[in-house]
Amino acid sequence: MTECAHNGAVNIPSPGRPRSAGRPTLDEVALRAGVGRGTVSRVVNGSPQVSPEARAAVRKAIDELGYVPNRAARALVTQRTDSVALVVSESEDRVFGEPFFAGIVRGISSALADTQLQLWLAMAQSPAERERVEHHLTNQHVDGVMLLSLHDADPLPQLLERRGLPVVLGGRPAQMLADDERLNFTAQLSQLSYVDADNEGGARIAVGHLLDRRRRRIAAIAGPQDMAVGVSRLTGYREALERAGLGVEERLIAYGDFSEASGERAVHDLFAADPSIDAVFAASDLMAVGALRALRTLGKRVPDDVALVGFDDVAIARQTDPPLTTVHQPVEAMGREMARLLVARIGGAASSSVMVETHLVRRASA
Amino acid sequence: MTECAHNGAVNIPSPGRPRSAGRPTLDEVALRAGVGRGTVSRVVNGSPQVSPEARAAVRKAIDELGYVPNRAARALVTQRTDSVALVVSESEDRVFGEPFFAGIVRGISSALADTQLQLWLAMAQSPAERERVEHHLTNQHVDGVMLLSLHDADPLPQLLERRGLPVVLGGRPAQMLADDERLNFTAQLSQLSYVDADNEGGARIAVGHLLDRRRRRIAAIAGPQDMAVGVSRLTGYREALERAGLGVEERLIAYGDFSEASGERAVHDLFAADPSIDAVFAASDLMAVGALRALRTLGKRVPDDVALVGFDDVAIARQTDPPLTTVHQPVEAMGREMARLLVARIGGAASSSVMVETHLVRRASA
DNA sequence: GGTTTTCCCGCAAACGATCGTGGGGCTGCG
DNA sequence: CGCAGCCCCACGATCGTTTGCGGGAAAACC
Repeated sequence: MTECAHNGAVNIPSPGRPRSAGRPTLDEVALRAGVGRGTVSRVVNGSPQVSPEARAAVRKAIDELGYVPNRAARALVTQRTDSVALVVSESEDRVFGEPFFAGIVRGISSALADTQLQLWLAMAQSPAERERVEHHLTNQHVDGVMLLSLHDADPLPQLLERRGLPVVLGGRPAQMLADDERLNFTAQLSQLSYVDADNEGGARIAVGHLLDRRRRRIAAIAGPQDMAVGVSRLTGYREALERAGLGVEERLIAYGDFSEASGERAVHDLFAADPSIDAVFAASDLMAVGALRALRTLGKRVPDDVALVGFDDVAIARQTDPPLTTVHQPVEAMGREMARLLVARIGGAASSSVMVETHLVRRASA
Repeated sequence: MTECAHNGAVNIPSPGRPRSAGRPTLDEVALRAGVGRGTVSRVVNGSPQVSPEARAAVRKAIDELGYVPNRAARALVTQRTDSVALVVSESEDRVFGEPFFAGIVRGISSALADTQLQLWLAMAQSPAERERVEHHLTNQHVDGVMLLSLHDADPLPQLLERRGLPVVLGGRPAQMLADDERLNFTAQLSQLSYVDADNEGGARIAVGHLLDRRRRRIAAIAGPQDMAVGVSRLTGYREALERAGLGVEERLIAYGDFSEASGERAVHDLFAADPSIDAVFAASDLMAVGALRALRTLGKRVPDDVALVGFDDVAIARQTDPPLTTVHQPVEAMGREMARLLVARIGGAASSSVMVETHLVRRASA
């Protein structure tokens, strides 16, 4: 009842007797094996500095007691968790719906396969989710983070880096494309690691292909302009036209959100504004599929009346009617590169970035 | 250069001066705010037992220093991590390809929205991945686990429960359907929480519907028999036929893996074995879609020559030609229930299970 | 056989939080 | 003016590891 009795009973475990309650700890194992805590730790971590007999005794004690090391305690001293996070700023539907994410994850997994690192995937779209993820990330819950699908001037990467967490971006941050007025800011940005496909080049090639096919009224279905990938594919479209000496007409540009439905809508809008269109460049295959459907509704033959080029080279692009000419980006390789960069940064390497090439896949739609 | 100098510089911080290296700790904040560690902790955790002035001073010190609490240290003493895991024993392609998983995740997220709990998703198919996940799970990396898509007699759930980790299963463990000879084992199993749809009932309804339509040569495309969901849907098919006084012909049963391709193959096999088939029950919509394609190839009209019923009511079922009659299972609700059960168990509640209802969605294919 | 080297291994100090206990200062009442 | 009561807050033990240091025993060398 008194504090002393209480303290005596609970706070000071009698040294000779292992506590049976709860999961076993290092020194219960040590006690049973007749060695010190340090030795058990060394056995668990595979240090060579321990005699065969001691090792055997410890191993025996470990599985008699069913001992499992406590990650929190270990992380506290080693400052590592042996796990990394992939955070996607999109809704579940989009993450699971678009094949892009599957490819990235596959690439990351394969690169992480021969590592101790465990990959944890989180989706964070709503502000509440984002804040929660941020809280879990800012402290030592993972050793590094890969960020996918950033919108606008998302402050998350800089925030995390400032906290000392290695960050690798999938797709370059939108701000890096914007005006360089805030030098200070962009200087900070250039410290960030990212992996990106050559979206601008890919779009140039796609539109160039349409130009080669003698198309002159080339419309674009652009992606969201708050993401770098949306902006640079549109830039590539503009550049290709300008290099060919053609002007860019704003009414030949419609904006979608990479979804099939938005591609369908865009085509209707485009043709309502200008029926003379003879080619369409869609900034994603999903939008191209929607466009295809809309074109059929409008009675346009593809590619005879209207040629169509997509972007991404997702699996369904092969199965549309007609099969879709599109720009291939090596998604899985991008995932692998992201993981590779992150592992390097966790290992102390300086931040660096990777740009992967894109190329045209010629099928029947153009 | 020498080890001593090194130790002296790094290991023994001079007590009066806050270390500027690394991230700030609780007592650096305390020092700067002129209060004790405990007070800072109370402010961070929102305890009311602290005066407004002290609170203000602490807050000021916190954001001047950019203090962020260390999760590992906190977890070590609280025994909580405020995060839960969803582990799926499937390949990335399947997880991202099948709409089922998206629905489950959506349900879980929505149930977790008003919680502190952060959801982390992991995929573990290969033995190496499984072992790694197991290691990360077995101690204090998460407060609870949801397991999806278990195959065979997977020992993982029992293992985790034995380690004291709350586990909730999506779909009931395959063994619970098997013979009850190993009572000991099944007794242990019944301790597990799970959420499952009434797959048997759903299959009975589906086949019953075909019988109502005067079909008598009803074939089945079954799912993998190492998963409970595969077994029970087949059981439902058998029961429906038996209740109608019809025998079950084994050659009218083909086995797939829930994928579109396997459904296509199955139909070819079935019709090769018995051309008199006038209806097909597919244990998943994806397989039904494959079946649809195969039937078209064979020149069979649906539903006139062959009626078809699927299972799952995925989104594409609405858009096939003809639209697919199928059995609806409330996937999102299942996810919500899983999360709800897990939260309850983490809160100390006893293990319990939930069965959700299925119902037929009549469209044009039957 | 003595001395040096080589191994092992126990000891104890961190790591950075939480939380119970007790003390000090202020208020209020007699 | 004195004492009881109540807030606040400082203190320190504790969670379960890792890891450097040093000691002691065995082995190797002359």
